Amino acid sequence: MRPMFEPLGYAPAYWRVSEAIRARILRRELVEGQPLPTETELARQFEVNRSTVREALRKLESNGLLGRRRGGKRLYVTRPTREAVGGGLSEAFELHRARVVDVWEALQSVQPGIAGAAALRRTDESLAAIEAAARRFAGRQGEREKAIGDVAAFFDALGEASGNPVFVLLNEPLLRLLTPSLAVIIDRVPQARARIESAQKAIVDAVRARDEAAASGWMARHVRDFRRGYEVAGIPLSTEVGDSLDATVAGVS
Amino acid sequence: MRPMFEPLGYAPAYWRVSEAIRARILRRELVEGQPLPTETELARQFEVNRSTVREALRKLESNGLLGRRRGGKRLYVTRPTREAVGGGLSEAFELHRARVVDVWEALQSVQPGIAGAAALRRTDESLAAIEAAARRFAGRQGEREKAIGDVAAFFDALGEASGNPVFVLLNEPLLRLLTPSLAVIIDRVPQARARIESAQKAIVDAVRARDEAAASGWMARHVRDFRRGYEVAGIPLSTEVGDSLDATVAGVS
DNA sequence: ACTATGATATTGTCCGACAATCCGACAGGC
DNA sequence: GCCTGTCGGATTGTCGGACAATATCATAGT
Repeated sequence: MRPMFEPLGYAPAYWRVSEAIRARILRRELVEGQPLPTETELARQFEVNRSTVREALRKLESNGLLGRRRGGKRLYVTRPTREAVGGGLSEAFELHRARVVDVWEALQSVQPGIAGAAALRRTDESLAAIEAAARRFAGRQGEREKAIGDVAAFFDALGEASGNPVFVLLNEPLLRLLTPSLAVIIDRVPQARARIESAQKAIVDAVRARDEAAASGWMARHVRDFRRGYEVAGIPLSTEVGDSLDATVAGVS
Repeated sequence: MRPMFEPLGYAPAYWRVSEAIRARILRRELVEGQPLPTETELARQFEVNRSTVREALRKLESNGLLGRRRGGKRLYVTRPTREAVGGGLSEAFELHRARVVDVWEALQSVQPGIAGAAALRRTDESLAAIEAAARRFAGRQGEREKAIGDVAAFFDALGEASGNPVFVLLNEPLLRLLTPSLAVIIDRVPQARARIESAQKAIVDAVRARDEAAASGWMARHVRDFRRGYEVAGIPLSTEVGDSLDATVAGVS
């Protein structure tokens, strides 16, 4: 029989408390940087026990809506940082068994748009940040880990330059998942560094010239090149991100 | 002065407990659907109090790594659902003051790629789901809310058809933010429904024919059309998503 | 095979307690 | 004036125990 009634929604107190606070934050009644009342005070106001309040706070804390100053004790209203968002999202990708080819495909879709937007709207400062990242990468000798960080910083700087917070937040988790495989590519493909360097150079030039089409086009080529990198490095495209690449690569080396 | 020492990292017990469980889940030692031990048992194993365990569980719960069956009591290992991921992400976009133009730009970047991938890899079932969504939308008379749901379902079905979990997860938050402004467009732009309908038709045809370029191209046009919709409907592109559109639109009507 | 029943286990919530430590004020020495 | 040491109060992190509500599961009944 078709159900006649919805089940009575029962919401535990800790859930309702966390929703109440969340709603106030989203409605901007609690603004970033503002300290939250103490746990005891919240318990008094909501008329629940402090333990219940604490459970609610933990939920908001892990969503990145609440945070604390370094070494601090009290909680402050914050907005989810790139890192918090990126962490959660890349975790989700892993659990959904995304493969490197899936991440690559998403990058191929997103990055040209970011580069194009960056070319359109870059400021002198944001351009300088992009150039700095490219220069740092070009200057590296060895230092695999740092070189990878530079590549990520390059993409990040482009995201910032796009002036689009959506791009900034989407960028982070994709880059995070790219990182491990990038390490393998740099180790195993001798010409990888040179190719990345020249691609970055072309993109930087296009962004500097505010040439949207060129920036977008070069970025598309750059990302396509990554795929070749996977193939040359012997990373199966169907490898799941989050799987340790050591294993799959060990078999090839 | 340049700091000489790293701050001593102190991690509260509830944090370490939640990280321990999270790590086991990511390492797939705890697999989806598996029930978690009871709180008392976890407290015994970690040698902490049950309250501490509960705080840790709330964190994982809000990350979507743990969930419970409808009306159930025990917690099960789950993977973050589209809704959970999308909710958190769109929340983050709002708090970062993303504007409709930002979301639109991201859609313009992502959706053609999704449509292209869907054309390449669609199965008969996933094609059927896309067609069904398009058909439902075309059949609507009035019923604004449901029509909007159909539009979202259309995009969602394309994401599924792409077979790329990254696309699926990225799609959700963008659509969620699109929804309110779409409602305004449908209300205020008479020809909107017809335009959407014909765009969907073209995309469906391209996906059915497995024509990647056509699917991608029509989708690009479709998304570009949304921007025109904003302008005709009198929605300022700089409106922040999450702001109630009633206010901004009221001033225009 | 399905349903009703009841014992048991588990969660949600509360209370009270205490140690650690962060915070701000305040005093003293260079 | 600025840095350092001290101190009391406020706040968090953690603990133990308690109890009602109810989900779960095995059992008995039809």
